[in-house]
Parts: sequence; C-alpha cells; structure tokens
Amino acid sequence: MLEADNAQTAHAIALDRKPDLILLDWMMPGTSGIELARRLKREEATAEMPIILLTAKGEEDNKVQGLEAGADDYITKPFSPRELVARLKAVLRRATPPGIEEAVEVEGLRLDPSSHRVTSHGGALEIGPTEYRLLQFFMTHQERAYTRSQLLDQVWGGNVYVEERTVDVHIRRLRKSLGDGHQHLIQTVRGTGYRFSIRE
Amino acid sequence: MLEADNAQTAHAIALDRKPDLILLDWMMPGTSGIELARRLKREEATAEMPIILLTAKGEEDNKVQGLEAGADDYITKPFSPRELVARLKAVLRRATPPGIEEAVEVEGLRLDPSSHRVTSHGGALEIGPTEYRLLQFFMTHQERAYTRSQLLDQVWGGNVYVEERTVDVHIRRLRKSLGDGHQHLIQTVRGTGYRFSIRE
DNA sequence: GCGCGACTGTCATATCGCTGTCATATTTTC
DNA sequence: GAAAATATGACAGCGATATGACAGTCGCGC
Repeated sequence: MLEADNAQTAHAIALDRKPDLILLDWMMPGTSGIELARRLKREEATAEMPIILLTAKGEEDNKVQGLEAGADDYITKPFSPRELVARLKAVLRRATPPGIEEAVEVEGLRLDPSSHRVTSHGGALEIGPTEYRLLQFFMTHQERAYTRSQLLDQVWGGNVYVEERTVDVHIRRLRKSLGDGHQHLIQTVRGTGYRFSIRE
Repeated sequence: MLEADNAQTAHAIALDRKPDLILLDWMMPGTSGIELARRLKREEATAEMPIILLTAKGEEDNKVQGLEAGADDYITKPFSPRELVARLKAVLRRATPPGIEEAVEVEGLRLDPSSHRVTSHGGALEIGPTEYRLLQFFMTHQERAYTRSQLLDQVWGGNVYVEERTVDVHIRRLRKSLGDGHQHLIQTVRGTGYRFSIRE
C-alpha cells in the first residue's frame, strides 16, 4: 500500500515501485488525476498498470475523459467498501493475463511466477527476492546482453539510485543460488554487462 | 563541464554546446532557475536535455513547480556528493535509450549486437571486446580497405594515442578468434592496411 | 515493543582477462 | 639477397569483474 498526495509524487512512486494497481482521485493538487493517468499510460514502464479513477457523483464528463485517458475503471463517490473491493478484484483479474503467470523453463531450471518459486529438476532452490526478479527478467529476455544500467532500470525500477557495481553482487548471489548446475546460464559480457543464454 | 552564473549565459551555452545534462540552481541572478527550465523545455533544440534542479531544504513548493516546469529530478540542499552522482547517473541512464542494431551475417559468420555475440554456423566464438568492435566495423564496412590510422579512429575512437602496429596485433587476434573457417575474410592489403571481403 | 533473521547495498580486496608494446620471425617486393 | 612490411609470440600493466565481509533496514514472531 503506497500513498501520494499529489501527482508528482504519485508519478515518481509509480515508476519506482511498480504497483499492481493505481487508485486515482480525480481531484488532486497540482496536475489533475486525469493528466497523471494520461502520462502514466504514455510511458512504457507504467503503461501496463491498471488505473481506477475516483470521481464525484454524477460527473459523467469526468468518467468519459478518464476512460479516454486510459483508466481501466472508475468508481463514483460515495462508494461502499464492498463495491471498491469488488472492482479492485475485477480489474486485477483482468490485468493479470496468463502472460505474467506463465512459468518459464530452461534446461531443467524452472521459474514459476504463480507459486513464486524456482526449481532445478524439481528441487526447490534458495533464492532471494532481488535474485528472483533478476532471474525472471533474464529468463524472459534470453540471449541478449544487458548493461548494468539497463538491469537497474528493469529489475530495480526506474527512480532508484544504486551503484552499478551492486549489480555484480546480485549476479554473484544469483549464480550461487543457481548452483553448479545452472550458473553457466548467467554469462558475463566483459565490457558490457551480463546475458542469459543457453549456448556455450 | 560547463558553467554559467546566470540564466542568460546558461541558456546560450545550452543551445550552443548541447550538454548531456543540466544542473540548475533554483536561486539564480536574473531569470529564476525555474523560468530557465521552462524555457529550455519549451524549445525543441533543448527540450530533450535532462535537467536536475537544486533546491534549498524544505521548499516543497519549489520542487513541485520545478517538476512541472519540466525538470527531470531535483536534489535538496544540502546533499552528499554521492547522492548527486547517483542522481546524475540515474537521469543520464534514463535519458540515453539504447540504440537498436541489426545483426550482420556473412558466410555463416554472424555478429549480433543485441546479444553481443559472434557465432559461426550457430556455434559461439571466443572474442575479446576490441576484436568484437573491430569485426563489427569490418562487417558493416565490407569490401573496402582501411589504413591502420582509419581503423584506430573508427574502432578505438578519435583521440587515442596508440601505436599503429597495435592494429596488426588485434587483427591477428581477430583472425585467431575467427578460426580457419572465417579468417580468410580479414585480408591484408599490403602497403595500406586491411580489408573485410568475401572475395578471395 | 523488542529481538532476530533475512535481505540489501557498499566497500576492500583478490582475480582474471584485455591491452598495448616490443623483439623476433616470416613474407613480400624489387 | 636486401629492404620493407607484416605476422607472431611473449609480457607486464591496467582495468574490469568476482568475491567475501559488513553494517544498516525491514518484516515478523514473540
């Protein structure tokens, strides 16, 4: 649960933390909610995030504008907690298409997002949160070299200030977790960064 | 590193020298920093330049105004050098989208920039960074002889002082990496330099 | 509210590969 | 055959990456 009381902050947080869903009030200080929605939908990093818009009763115009700006649903104030929850669920359900839930498997190494688990030939692997995300990114973007910068953006999130060398450390932790059986998949590309590859 | 102590000069320099990033103090003589930011963002030539705003502690209003004026990030004084550097990096990272490049293939020899890899009929080849760049240059500039000087400029970069003979050594290393299957592609042009060619 | 363990980011240090240069061998040219 | 150009092998310095350790945070269970 994250909160922001103005559009700037909200924007920054959205980029930074990649929330599953955004609940947006039409009335916000600074940039209007609608403008924020538009912005979020425009940027690739945040375009996929579902947005629910809160509008005051009867403001039909707002609803239309909101939906046009890219909101996925709207709720009219006042609303019951029950209604809110129902809509949240509905939007989340729609927003979590099989794509993200699909497990990936390579040479006996399997990452299953639905159970949030990594297994090697059936046996569970010890793996930290960051390493999990790193591995997930790699397994869904194989055979491609990424710089430390790009990995920071993709795995850590956009507005995060971390030393590039930190990536090295997590790569090492990931390799350690993968063990001898699979660590050859995580390859160093000297002078560039790292790569996940089946070959070689 | 360029400096200006007022908005006019800064504006001029920005236009003139096209810096990668602008660090802007909120407090400036003449036009305020915020006004300058707005101006820079309005003009096409300077709109893409990332701007980081320096604001005094606690002036929340300034931050909001700054971001609305188009600043990409802000730092509150006082700040640590570490933080400054981190933010600079992060902003630059976001501002420099990676170029998209096509793979090149010749007679089963394939160089793929996205995976940063060289393969011979599917099998990965061992190749160092410099040899990789050298090969990339050659494959994108085939059938043409280059002097050692030109290669140094193109592959090593303009302002490097390196012996011309060094090129010979890297040519050799490249040939070695390519192995018997492909080294005939790298040809010596006696008295001139080298050439990448399919023909004899 | 507190203590504990897990996780993160950073640093210092160890390693390893890459680089440029040289001395020497080989090839080409005339 | 001599001179010039290029190829080759060796090497030491340097820079990038790997590793191990550490302190700060955070969430959780008590």
